[in-house]
Amino acid sequence: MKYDFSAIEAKWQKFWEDNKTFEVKIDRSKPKYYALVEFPYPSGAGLHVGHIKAYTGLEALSRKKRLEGYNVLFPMGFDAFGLPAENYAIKTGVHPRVSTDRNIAHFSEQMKKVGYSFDWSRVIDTSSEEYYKWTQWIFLKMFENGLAFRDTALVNYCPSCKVVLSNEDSQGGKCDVCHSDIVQLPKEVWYLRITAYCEKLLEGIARVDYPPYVKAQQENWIGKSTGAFVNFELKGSDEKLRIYTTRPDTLYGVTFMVIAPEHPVIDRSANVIKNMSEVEAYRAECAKKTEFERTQLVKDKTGVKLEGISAINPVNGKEIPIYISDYVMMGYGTGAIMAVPAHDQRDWEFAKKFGIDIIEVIKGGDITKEAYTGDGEMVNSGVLDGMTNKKDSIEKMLGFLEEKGIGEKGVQYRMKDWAFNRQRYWGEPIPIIHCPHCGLVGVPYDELPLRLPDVKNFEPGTDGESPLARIEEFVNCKCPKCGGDAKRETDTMPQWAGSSWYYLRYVDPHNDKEFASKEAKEYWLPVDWYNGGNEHVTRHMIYSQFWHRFLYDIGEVNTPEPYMKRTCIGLVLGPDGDKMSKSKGNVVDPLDVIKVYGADTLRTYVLFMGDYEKAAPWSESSVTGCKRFLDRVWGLQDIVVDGDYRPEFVSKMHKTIKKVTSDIDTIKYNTAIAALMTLINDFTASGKITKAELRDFCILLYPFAPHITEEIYQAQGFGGYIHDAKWPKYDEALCRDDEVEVAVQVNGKIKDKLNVSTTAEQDEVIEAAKALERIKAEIEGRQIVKAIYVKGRLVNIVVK
RNA sequence: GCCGAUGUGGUGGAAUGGCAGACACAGCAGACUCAAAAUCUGCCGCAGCAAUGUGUGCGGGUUCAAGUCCCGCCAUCGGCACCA
Repeated sequence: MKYDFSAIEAKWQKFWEDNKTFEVKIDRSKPKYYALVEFPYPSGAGLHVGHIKAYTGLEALSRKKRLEGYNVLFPMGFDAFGLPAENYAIKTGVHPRVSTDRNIAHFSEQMKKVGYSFDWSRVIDTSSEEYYKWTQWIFLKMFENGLAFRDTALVNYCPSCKVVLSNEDSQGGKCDVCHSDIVQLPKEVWYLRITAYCEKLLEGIARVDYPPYVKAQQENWIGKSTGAFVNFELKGSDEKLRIYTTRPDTLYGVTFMVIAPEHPVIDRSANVIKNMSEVEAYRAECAKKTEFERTQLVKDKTGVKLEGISAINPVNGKEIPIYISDYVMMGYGTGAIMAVPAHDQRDWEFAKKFGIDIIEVIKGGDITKEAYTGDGEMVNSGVLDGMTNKKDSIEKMLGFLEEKGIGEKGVQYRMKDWAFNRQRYWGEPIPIIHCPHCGLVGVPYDELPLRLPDVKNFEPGTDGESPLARIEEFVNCKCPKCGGDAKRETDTMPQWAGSSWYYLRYVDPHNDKEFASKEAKEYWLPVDWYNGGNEHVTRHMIYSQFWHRFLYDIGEVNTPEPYMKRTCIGLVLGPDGDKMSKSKGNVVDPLDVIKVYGADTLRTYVLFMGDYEKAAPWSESSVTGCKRFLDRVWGLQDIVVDGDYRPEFVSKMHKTIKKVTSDIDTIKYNTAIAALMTLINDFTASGKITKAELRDFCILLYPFAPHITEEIYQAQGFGGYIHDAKWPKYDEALCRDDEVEVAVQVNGKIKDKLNVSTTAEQDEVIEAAKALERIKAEIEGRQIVKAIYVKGRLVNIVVK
């Protein structure tokens, strides 16, 4: 009989759906397992093979865990708010609700064709009222706790999309959505105070099981540095200039100071600065540059000396000049630095250009050529002279600063607060009312959700306002506190809001009283394993780690961390080895693969194609290889005979069970499948397979290829369904063969092979090795220094 | 510049310090076929007719034994970056 994958796959997909096979409930008799994959943005393009690879990994794990007796929550949903749906609406007039629903239906159908064992009763849509009600609820909780606030700041603004973007969405000075250049505008915007959680986030990262590069990336993003704040007195003004430095040990080498062009001390000292017009001209020039441009001009330092004021170095009383320069940013530290040209390359370049003194305080380099940033003996440094250990010098200086009251230890973070509003339509309305008397007032909880009103025109306003601002019935409202006339906030939340807590909603998705019941949260949380794309490690993940930790702090969740373990998939590249993209025309459509080869082949291939965490190009011929493998699996039914494991297959079976079991747990899907291929090669070579061998072989293959194995399991009458079967157990003792071939080396070079019993003792094996003709010839007339036997592996005879 | 990862056949990739290249793709040869496809069998790192030699980015080291551990480089990829 031919392997009719289309019929088999349709049959079992219908069976699983009709019987709600993968719907789960709280069941305290079983251990729970929460496997989570990143939910997709339901774009018009449909599922991509990258999605398939991402979902199939934990899909295999989930199927296996169920057979091992776990109660597995493996949900799916849609991250449905966002700009593409809105831009599509602007272009075509189709309401985002309509296109989003259509796309969700399309994605769902595609996923069902792959045969995923998602619990479809728990599907969530972040753009649905039942869902965003709780996104708004969490926002209000943050507002109540002072973590959501408004501030005027220079914002990253995309002139093309007409939105304010977070730093995360404007990396490299380009808009993440349309890649236009970002400009900086002052605007009053909403922020979430993620910086209040820097320390807690760092603590959390230390606790969880993420790959080292993920932890490094997150830590880098938070960017903690330790150092000192030091106050410099100003001559010619009552002001003190406060700086942050990581190198307080070099304080004696300070020969000038630099402040950011926007630093407020400039305006406060305007009356004593003699060259204010020159200063203003420089400031105007800087304001024209984007932050991106400012950070690009690495070599050529510019700046203006502030005439009329100067600073006093607090450790030696020397008078030093103050400059403004755009290499100092207002957004980091205090916006002012102490410059140590001898030991900081940027300061050195500035000093060279402006003819400022360069004083060496650490010996070891040639400061006439470049700044010396290495270690060495301290000189010209008062209390520090003679010290050679950087750490000790810093400690000593910190003590000195504190004793004299001129500075103290300090910590800085690179991460900035999260700009949280967008002037667009297709997002969660921010549930805040602007009251002329009461200020900012939260929409009362019992009025949630604050519904996104219907609009006809999705174009953003020319002045950077949301389309919601044009809807008077929405904007005009009464203040919930004083009852007076008030106006609603018309901005919406950014794309990242809904995904910051979606894994929490899955545990109790239909609850209309709370975002999830206490019982469900306590049973299912935390997520045991979260798999997704590398690109989400800094934005989405840090955001959701922040939201989760906040919910933990207010007693809404029972674990401090949302995700216990994280893995990242490697990209699926096009057949040409380039990143798949429409413009290159190298995109592979998973549905095409299913049509020609079947879902089981597609699933097996995406896990077999290489190291799961590394990028690998798509190879049509390798897909064929996986199809051939499943054809051969199907063909096993022609050679099946009654019986238990044959003696010569006992250790092969046990070894394979062991390998597949551990490889699925450690994301080595490729070697698990390879082990099954090896085993089937052995069955074929032996000309038959017993019922017991076939049954267990099918169970081992089931996580990867569930349809074909369900079918064989049923056709062979193994009893019940494979999705209810027990995962086979292996016996360590039976994983060993009775006899093994060991390599025989002389001085580490392989000279011969020898068959020995696994139980043979060292002396016995070494004697047998020496007796081999080839070995005899090698050791003839030489002195045996030593002989080593590594059990079941090799013998090494060392001769002189 | 800083942080992290990776470097193995023609290709994707295997290898608790213990026989490098499992498994698969491609390739070659053969069987079946009028023929082709499919399928099956065998071969398949490099050099060499062979014996053999050589081989995991490069240079050292530790060890009876190194792809694996240590030291120093090089290259590629990813993240951050005038961050004080």
